[in-house]
Amino acid sequence: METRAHKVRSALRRQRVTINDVASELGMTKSTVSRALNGYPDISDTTRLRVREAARSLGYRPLANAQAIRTGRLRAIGLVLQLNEHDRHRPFLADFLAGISQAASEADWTVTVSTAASDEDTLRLLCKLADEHKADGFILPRTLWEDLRIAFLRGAKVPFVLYGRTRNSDGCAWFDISSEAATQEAVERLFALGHRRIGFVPGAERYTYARLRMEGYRAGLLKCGLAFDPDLVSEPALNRTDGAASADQLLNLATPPTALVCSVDRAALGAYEAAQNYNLQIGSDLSVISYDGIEEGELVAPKLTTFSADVRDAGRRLTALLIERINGAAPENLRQVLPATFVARGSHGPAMRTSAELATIISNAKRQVEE
Amino acid sequence: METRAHKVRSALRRQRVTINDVASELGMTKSTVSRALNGYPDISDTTRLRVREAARSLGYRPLANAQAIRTGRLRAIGLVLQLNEHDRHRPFLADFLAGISQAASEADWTVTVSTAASDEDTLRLLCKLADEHKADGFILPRTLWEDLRIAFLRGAKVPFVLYGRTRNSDGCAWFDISSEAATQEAVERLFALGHRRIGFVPGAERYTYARLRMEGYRAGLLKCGLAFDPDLVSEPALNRTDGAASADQLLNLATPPTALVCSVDRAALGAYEAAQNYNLQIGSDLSVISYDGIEEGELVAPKLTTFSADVRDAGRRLTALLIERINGAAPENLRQVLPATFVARGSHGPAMRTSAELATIISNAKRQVEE
DNA sequence: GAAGTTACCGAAACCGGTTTCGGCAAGCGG
DNA sequence: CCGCTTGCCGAAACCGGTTTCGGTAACTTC
Repeated sequence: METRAHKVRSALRRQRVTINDVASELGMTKSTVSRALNGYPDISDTTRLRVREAARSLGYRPLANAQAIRTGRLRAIGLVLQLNEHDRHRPFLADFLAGISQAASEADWTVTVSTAASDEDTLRLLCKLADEHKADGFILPRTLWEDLRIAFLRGAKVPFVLYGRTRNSDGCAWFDISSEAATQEAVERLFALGHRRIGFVPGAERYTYARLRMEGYRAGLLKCGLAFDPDLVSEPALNRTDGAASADQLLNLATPPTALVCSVDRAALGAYEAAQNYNLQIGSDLSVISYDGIEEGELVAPKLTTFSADVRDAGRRLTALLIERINGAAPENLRQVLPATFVARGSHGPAMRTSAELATIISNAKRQVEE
Repeated sequence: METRAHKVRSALRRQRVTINDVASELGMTKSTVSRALNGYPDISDTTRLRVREAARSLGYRPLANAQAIRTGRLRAIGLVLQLNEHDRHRPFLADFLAGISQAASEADWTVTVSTAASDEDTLRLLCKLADEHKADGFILPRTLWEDLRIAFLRGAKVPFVLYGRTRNSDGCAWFDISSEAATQEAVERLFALGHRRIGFVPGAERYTYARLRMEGYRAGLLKCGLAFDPDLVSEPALNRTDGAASADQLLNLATPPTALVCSVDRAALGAYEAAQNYNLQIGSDLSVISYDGIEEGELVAPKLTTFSADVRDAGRRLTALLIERINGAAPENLRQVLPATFVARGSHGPAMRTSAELATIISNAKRQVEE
């Protein structure tokens, strides 16, 4: 029994050099070593240097878990991903994770992720992770206008940062890309190209970004002196199928739009299908400007004009903000909003048709199909 | 100062109920509580029940970090993802993560992930995570035939499981889907449909799966009594562009194949493009059977026939295996290989053309383009 | 009824760190 | 030359758990 225990212990010793090893190597106590390594002011410079050197040469790495039980800080950021249809596809996840992981790794932090299937599941996991202190704080992607995660974390006094904004921003830090400005710019650009009836395909209202893009659309109209016409706003669409339906809805208006602004690229790709059904050429018969910057936008003809969001960069920034937040910075000072970058490709152009002409083409196409 | 410290402490008290709280509530020592909760045999059933009940009603949850410093076990599984072109796309990542996270969560484990950009980066992160004991073991996705990660973890005596197999399997546990059997079956199915010249688009040789699928291809030929013709094996292709080039290469043979077996769906989608260039109809002029089961395969016409791998299930199984491995099970007993499921869709069918006919069509198409 | 088990639990050490407290020696002012 | 800071470090408590060790009471056993 003794042999066994001894063997195990020496095996562990061999694997891991502890603060005691460093201390005994130097002939000091571990308290001195600890304070030297953590930059306490009551350690002389010479001692500090000796300790650092010894720690380095022995390959000493403090165990984050052991540190955490006294300090309460684990240097781990938490991430609960809700993998619904919205996020499964695209490099979104990969890029987002890469950004977070990279920034975390550079700051010597780690990332613990969990995946959920529903809102309740997300909340349950968040609660569990916070409760068992598996992370010092959380990044909340895809913020909702009314977001229970925020309410929970705020109540539990657990630090967090938002990717996106929300209704009640008390105590919230966030990073976001100004998709409302992008949407507004899309309208203005289309107006400058001669378009006067500009349709809008919104996102799901529960997401904050969907509201903001709608605001941007209206702000754009206002700035161009165009009246807001509720008919020009379709049903929400987040994917190709719904996007096709929404575009179809708008194209079947008595005076259809000559240009579409889509909230997400995936819906815009659906609009391509709808246009094709009526033999409308995207970029000439019908202009489309969208938002996201997904890669499939480059695979269609003509290539999709869009506002691109750098998701990887967002992950990096969010991580940096969260670490600052955990370190005690006030949330009011941790709010960043950056513009999206306009990627002009082939799906938008000067207004070549009037709404009336478009309506004729469309009704002809429909008649042709009926025959 | 005292007030501040006191306040902080009582705040922490309020947040978290410790084993001491449970013990003092019951009037016992924390050692009794600990042993009762951990199922030690020297605690009476009545005491055990009382402790469990008290812990439950007080909402006591042991801190994994605190446990870890004595037990050395964190209940965390590690994952270093190399996000190259291969994995960025597709729901692969999302599904894989979902499976791992779900299985881990159910076993009350957590997942710490890290992302890397290169082989060296992966190794560096793996080394760091293992060194600082941020995880008790690792899941290694995308195993290579010669895999430095395996060598490192084996040397460091850190538990791990492979998603895929490798050359030297000493001490390795793994889960894999038998893509070699799938590839063989693909050949046999095509043979049964009358195809006699069956081309093969391999994957990158450094991946184990690519070798296995090549073996499966040859095994299929052997079983069908077809000779192996090196000309019928194209350059490796993992994406659409390369897939198109590889298919083009095979179609330009003097006696082109009437059917293709592709190692990955993405390459098969490239083959669609190549076929379109010569006005070849997939499924009749040229049959294609592939492997992966990605969703884009359902968006093309005709839909892609493929062998589908349940990546989410793989994640779940790998997690279960890793936990067993960490709990001391021998790696030899932790090896699973399951078949892929055949998804018959529209891209394969009876051989309608001879190779000679195909060659004629192709050369005609080329001449037409030249004019 | 004495001796020997056995069941059960408390006391204390331990894990690898951090942090508080106090003491010694050098430096400084008077 | 004495008292008082000040700089620097050791001793010990602490964090939240686990695990070893030993002792008491009840229960056998003859």
